[in-house]
Amino acid sequence: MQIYSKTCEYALRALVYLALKGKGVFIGASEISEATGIPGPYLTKIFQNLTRRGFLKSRRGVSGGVALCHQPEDVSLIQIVEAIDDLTPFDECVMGLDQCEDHNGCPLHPIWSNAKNEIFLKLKTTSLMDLTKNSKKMKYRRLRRQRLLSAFSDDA
Amino acid sequence: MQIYSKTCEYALRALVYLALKGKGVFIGASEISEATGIPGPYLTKIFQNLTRRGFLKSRRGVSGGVALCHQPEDVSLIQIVEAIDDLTPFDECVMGLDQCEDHNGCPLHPIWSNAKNEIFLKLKTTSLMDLTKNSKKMKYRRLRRQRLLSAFSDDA
DNA sequence: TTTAAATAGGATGTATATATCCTTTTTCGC
DNA sequence: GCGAAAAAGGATATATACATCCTATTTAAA
Repeated sequence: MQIYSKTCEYALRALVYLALKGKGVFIGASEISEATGIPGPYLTKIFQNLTRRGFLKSRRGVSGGVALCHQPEDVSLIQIVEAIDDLTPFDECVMGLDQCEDHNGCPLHPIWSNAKNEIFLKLKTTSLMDLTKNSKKMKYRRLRRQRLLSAFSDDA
Repeated sequence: MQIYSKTCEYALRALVYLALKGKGVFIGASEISEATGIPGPYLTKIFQNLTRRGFLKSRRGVSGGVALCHQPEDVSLIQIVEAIDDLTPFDECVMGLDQCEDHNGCPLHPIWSNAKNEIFLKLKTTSLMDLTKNSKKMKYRRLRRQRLLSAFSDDA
């Protein structure tokens, strides 16, 4: 039971971190990896993707990094989810029915259809800025049994 | 965006087919595979699992097959989903927050929490019998470019 | 008792998502 | 210009879900 992929969750976490810094502020991937608990090499891949898709701009070299292209309030979550995940199977019947319409769907159709619509609307109306609201002092889950590093720790 | 795994969807489709036949009626895996479009070898694995977990009884040999152990109205969907999928990450925050409670969750927490509760309740209160209601003349999605067989067709 | 049909169970193959590594290119500071 | 820092990009590794294959065992019927 999930809304979006783990990769997409990572993207959101990283973008929220950048949103807290503000549009156009360049931050290194290693800092973001440390702060958010996202595996560094994987994060750089996600950044490449987000850069190609116009969410981020990147700068190489010393004091390089990535920065938001837009104001956090101008980026909706649905834009990010659509860019990372494939939402085409979004409308497939959970029972695997070839046809499952509103008027004659499977027993799970109405409730799942409703839930999806609500979530979809929420993703459309929630911006990166909104996501930063409750995220001032976040602690993220870590992979495996790693230590829970506090953001900005320098003990790499 | 999904409720349960593809394996679980297969299990439900197969169990609905058996529910239409009634409790205790043995049906061969090949017939069920034909009728539901579930890959045969994979279906037998799912049946082994469902048998071990007490949903089905199996009979080997000529005119063998699997049969429901219980009346279709006595089996809830949540029982099946819990048996097939791992629902432990069910409560993990979609933003990856270590703590994400009702009183102080991430912005997506309320809506996702709600949706999950509704779906969970529906799965609890819907039985195999209920699932058969709209499933008399089902056509299921097929893998790859197979023919779209109508359910219960005898043109194996 | 033999044979065919069917599930059980183990092993293996494939696809995709997740994660890492290495080399190249760019950029800054000296 | 040189060296270090950092992202880009390609290749590879790992985990899991999905799917198939082969052999053994069981069963019913001829």
